[in-house]
Amino acid sequence: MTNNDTATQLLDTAQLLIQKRGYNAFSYKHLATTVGVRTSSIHYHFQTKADLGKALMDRYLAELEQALDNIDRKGRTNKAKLKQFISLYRETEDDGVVCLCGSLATDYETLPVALQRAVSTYLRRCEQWVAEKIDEGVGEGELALSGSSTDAAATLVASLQGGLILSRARGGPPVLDNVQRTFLAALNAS
Amino acid sequence: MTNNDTATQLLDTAQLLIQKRGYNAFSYKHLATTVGVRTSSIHYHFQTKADLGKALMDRYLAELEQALDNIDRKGRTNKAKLKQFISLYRETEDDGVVCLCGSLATDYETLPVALQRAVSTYLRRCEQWVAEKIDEGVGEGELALSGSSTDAAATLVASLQGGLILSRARGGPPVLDNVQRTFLAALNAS
DNA sequence: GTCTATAACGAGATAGAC
DNA sequence: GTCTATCTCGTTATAGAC
Repeated sequence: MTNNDTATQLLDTAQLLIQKRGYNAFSYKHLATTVGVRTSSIHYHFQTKADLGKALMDRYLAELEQALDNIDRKGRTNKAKLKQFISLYRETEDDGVVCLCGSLATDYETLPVALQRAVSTYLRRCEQWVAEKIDEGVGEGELALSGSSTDAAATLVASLQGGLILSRARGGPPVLDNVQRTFLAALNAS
Repeated sequence: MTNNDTATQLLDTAQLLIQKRGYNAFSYKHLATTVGVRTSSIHYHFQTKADLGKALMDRYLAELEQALDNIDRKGRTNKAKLKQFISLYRETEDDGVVCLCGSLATDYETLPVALQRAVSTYLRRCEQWVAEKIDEGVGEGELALSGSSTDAAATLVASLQGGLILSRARGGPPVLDNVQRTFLAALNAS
């Protein structure tokens, strides 16, 4: 199943480098030495750094849709689905990196417009999906919420992205565990 | 009151540049042209980029302590104090930039250790102060919380930093308004 | 305290051989 | 597809004149 061709290796490694060091602190040279090729070979697959970034976000967005589909198919309750969504980020925290999209969002002003749009799309999609689950859960009497679902969804996405970013600097137990407990408590669903 | 000497001008401008573009996408050249000096003049005041970053965070931390003191002295209720704290970040959102510390936290792995330590200190101080206000409010029967105050504090700080970072990319109404409503609702203090 | 000049290096990118 | 070689530019940093 795993694709081991150079293009995929480059995407995998570049994503990790951006999640670790940010878009502007990662370079073709860095990527080349890590993968074991020359920078000119990277340019063959991704003509510019902007192209590489765009390809990364396209793949990342497709993977998000897949993951959400999976959760929607397998999840029983809306609470369980939301927990599964949070655990997506919780795994990223364990890897000691931030979300690709969160990393790019911090460098937003320095990004080519195609990348900016992709980042916006990813974030809006997350918020929309979360709000949907909350609404369904409230409609079915499974969840209770004092406030609007869009408020809660925006806050959850912000705290997940922020939690990942702060986690490395703060140290200690995983920040996203706190985030999950706080979020579920607010839904009377701890 | 305002200090207009070159060093202060450099600090002010560098901080804004980092808040806008991130630590690694801001350069001495960029800073020099913005302030109207040569890069060698910056080196006179701050010998290395790491020195400049450290001076920035030192000042930022001192300003935080001042701001927290101010809130503690002027605030009547703990709810009012927490709102004042949130509004600190809300103003930053209006400026269209992120927190200096949030920006640096994203680039954490690429920072000199002195800067890493300063970032950690800032974040822990914020969490500690927030938890303190929550505890006081709960003790006085002013606030109610289902969950621990440290959980709620870590989540608030994460959602504030995350909210600032996502705000530019997401567009629309201020994210931190949603964060504030969600946070206060969780404290039964909307 | 600010300048000019310059060093030493890394960045993204291209041409052309293999 | 990957390589060597090269280009141009931006980066941090230093030496020394004013």
